[in-house]
Amino acid sequence: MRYNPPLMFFAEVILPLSLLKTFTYRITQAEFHFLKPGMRVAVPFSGNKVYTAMVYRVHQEAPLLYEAREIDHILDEFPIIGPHQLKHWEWIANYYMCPLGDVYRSAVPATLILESETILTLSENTDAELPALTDEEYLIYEALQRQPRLQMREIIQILNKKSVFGVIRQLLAKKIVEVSEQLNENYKPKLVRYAQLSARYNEGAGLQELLEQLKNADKQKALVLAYFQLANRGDLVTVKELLQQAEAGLAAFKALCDKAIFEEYYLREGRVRFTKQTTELPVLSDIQQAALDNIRQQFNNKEICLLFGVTSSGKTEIYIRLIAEAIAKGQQVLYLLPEIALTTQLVGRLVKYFGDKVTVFHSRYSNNERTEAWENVLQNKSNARIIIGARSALFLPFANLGLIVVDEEHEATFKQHDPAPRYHARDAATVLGKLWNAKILLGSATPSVETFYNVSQEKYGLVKLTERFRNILMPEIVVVDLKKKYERKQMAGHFSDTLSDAIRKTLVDKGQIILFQNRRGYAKMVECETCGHVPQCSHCDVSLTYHLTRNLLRCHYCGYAIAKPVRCHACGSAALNTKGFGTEQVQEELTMLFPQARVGRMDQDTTRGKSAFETLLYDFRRGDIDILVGTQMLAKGLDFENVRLVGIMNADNILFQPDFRAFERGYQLMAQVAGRSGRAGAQGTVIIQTFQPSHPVITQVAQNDYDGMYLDQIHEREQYRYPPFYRIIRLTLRHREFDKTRDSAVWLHSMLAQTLPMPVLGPEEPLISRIRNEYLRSIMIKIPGNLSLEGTKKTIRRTLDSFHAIPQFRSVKVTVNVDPY
DNA sequence: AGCACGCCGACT
DNA sequence: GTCGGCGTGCTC
Repeated sequence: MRYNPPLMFFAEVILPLSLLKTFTYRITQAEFHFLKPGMRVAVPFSGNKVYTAMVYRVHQEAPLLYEAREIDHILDEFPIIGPHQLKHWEWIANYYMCPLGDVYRSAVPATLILESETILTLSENTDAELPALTDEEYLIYEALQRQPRLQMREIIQILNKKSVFGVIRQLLAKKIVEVSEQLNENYKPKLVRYAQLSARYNEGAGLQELLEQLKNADKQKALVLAYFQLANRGDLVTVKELLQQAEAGLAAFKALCDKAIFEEYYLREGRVRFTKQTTELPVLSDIQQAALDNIRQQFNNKEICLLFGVTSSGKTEIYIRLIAEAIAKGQQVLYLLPEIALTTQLVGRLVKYFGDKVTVFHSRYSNNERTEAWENVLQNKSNARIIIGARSALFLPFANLGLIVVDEEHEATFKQHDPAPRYHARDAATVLGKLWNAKILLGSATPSVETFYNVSQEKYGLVKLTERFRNILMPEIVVVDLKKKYERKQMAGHFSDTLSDAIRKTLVDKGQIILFQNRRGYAKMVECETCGHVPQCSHCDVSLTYHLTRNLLRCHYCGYAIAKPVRCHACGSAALNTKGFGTEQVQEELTMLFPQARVGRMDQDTTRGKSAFETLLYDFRRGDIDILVGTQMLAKGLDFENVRLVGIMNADNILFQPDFRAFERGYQLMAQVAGRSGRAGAQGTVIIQTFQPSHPVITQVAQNDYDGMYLDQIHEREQYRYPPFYRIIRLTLRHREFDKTRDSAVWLHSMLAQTLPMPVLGPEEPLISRIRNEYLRSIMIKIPGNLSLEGTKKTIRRTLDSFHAIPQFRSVKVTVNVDPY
């Protein structure tokens, strides 16, 4: 007789923790048949703590090395993410080198990942004589007399110290208290009360009889009449609107319920609700129509298409038509935007056409709102056919995704940098789209070099819109040579006479003005005040940054450093300036130069509040602000009717950032800002102030020469080994001790450099070399296109394992950032 | 992420 | 002598 092992059933789950492994739990046979990947289960993990785990797969292979614990209970009746999502999670975890648990945690709204809380209760048998208690023990005992349950944080509060565990252990030993774990359901769907007229009064005789019956009760009669008015819309009637319509109080309604004339009932309600579609789809111009047809054609043999349309070329109308087509097929559409700031305007336009089919999803929404959006998408409800959102919307549990639009695809904010998963939403979206066999449309007036490269390799289709919509002229671009202006003393503060004259004239004509001043971060460069020269790294084609502490100019990429020059290398002048200037100074100078002008400022400082951003934009659009001064926030697809003049205060500090993409970004930024000028009516003007009027990027912006910029950049990328020819992985090491950080970085770098047949740069001290008392070092790996990414990652992972096996390096934290740009 | 185990300083 | 600090290791 062969030995038949007993039938055993297991669920392999993902925990919402940064753990590299999945974990396996015992389940019953019934659970085995019920559970599907994508369902949540509550599982005990490490002691009594209970976590909400995600089922990864169910199987019957008993683990050999440990005894699996049993799951606590099942939380879902149906999967809350489908097989495509799970695959997508796997791709993200694998490609961006992070644990699945991190993906799980950032993908699923927090309210759906319940965590258990330790609860303290009095023991059953406390009637027995109370043993001697210390003061602290007595405090807790006393508190439990007043309330039946205490949470851990309440105990911490009562005792006013953070380690309360010892006290609790004593109380447990004395059998005074018991501890248990409790899962807290945080998500409370809002219930809306509806009114329903009893069926027998619905019409004719019944209604007559009813009105007769209520002839002495005006309010109640009014309620019945109001009900008919509202019900006529063909929509359900909420109690709230019924009372409003009838101008009656709740008492009158209650009275009618008591008489069984009305019934009340509750429905779960989405908090964000748009009204029905109101407007016919936009009529396209011939050029737009041709572009639309062209996109459809591209989609016949390519999944991804770039819509490359200059600013104001009417890309949105084309999106709307494609969205309408997908919706008509019963598909869902994901519309990704780089930033929430953009949504208000866009949501308005989409709601105009698609009404209540639109759901907005972004991180500023409350957890409850996000959870509702999640459920609506999961159930493919009609109010969640079009999802507009920033990068996290990518993780919604689509049921039938047919189209993804990535608007402003070149925007850097699509990349998530800080908590893992460090994914790029545009790239992750293309993967998601392929899983669904959906079409992906990337839109931009200034495509990223990577995307345009993919077009040139014929991986992506390309459709161009080269003319502005409704014959709006491209703005006139004026380049002002700051060097000459300073020499001729034609400057007032940071304003050249050209710019201030233009501002004065625009103010007289009642036009609005946008002034752009880039003050990005802390990177300081040395700039020659005479010629505007900024020292560059000889290896990396980026500007060197100035380090005050050691008086060095360093390359933030490869670590190359030189002593701070005394004289400008280009012209010999000793007037070297390390200070940048920001939006605040621009605003100050404006009030001096144009005391009568109303000036608004938009940057991180002035838009910190929740609605500050929108208020500012609203004021500007309404004409309450004449001049808006701002940072790159201003470049992001905002449309203003009356902007006649755009001034770029200093193009050089846009172009000379310590970043291999500085020129690309500079072009994009300036072209986008320029695009804010000149809408309906007159041609707009853009004034670019620069020390380097003949810099190729300035010329390219002035001539609207994207192709020129692209060709220059793609050539440099190839030469200096940057994407798309090389992929970059950046490792960042963190530790509280300077020496340990430095030594471990040296060790890791040399290990990687020995094993990997490719450039491994560093270890380099980042710009901010110490964050929250931790020293930082970074290592950059450049993977050539012809070498296996998969294999390289495996080697990196293995090297990191051996790194952490070294006792003195164990406490050094390493983060991995794939495509850190 | 917690939480226990384990080894060195300032106190009853 | 001890309480308690946080370094280190593990959780199915």
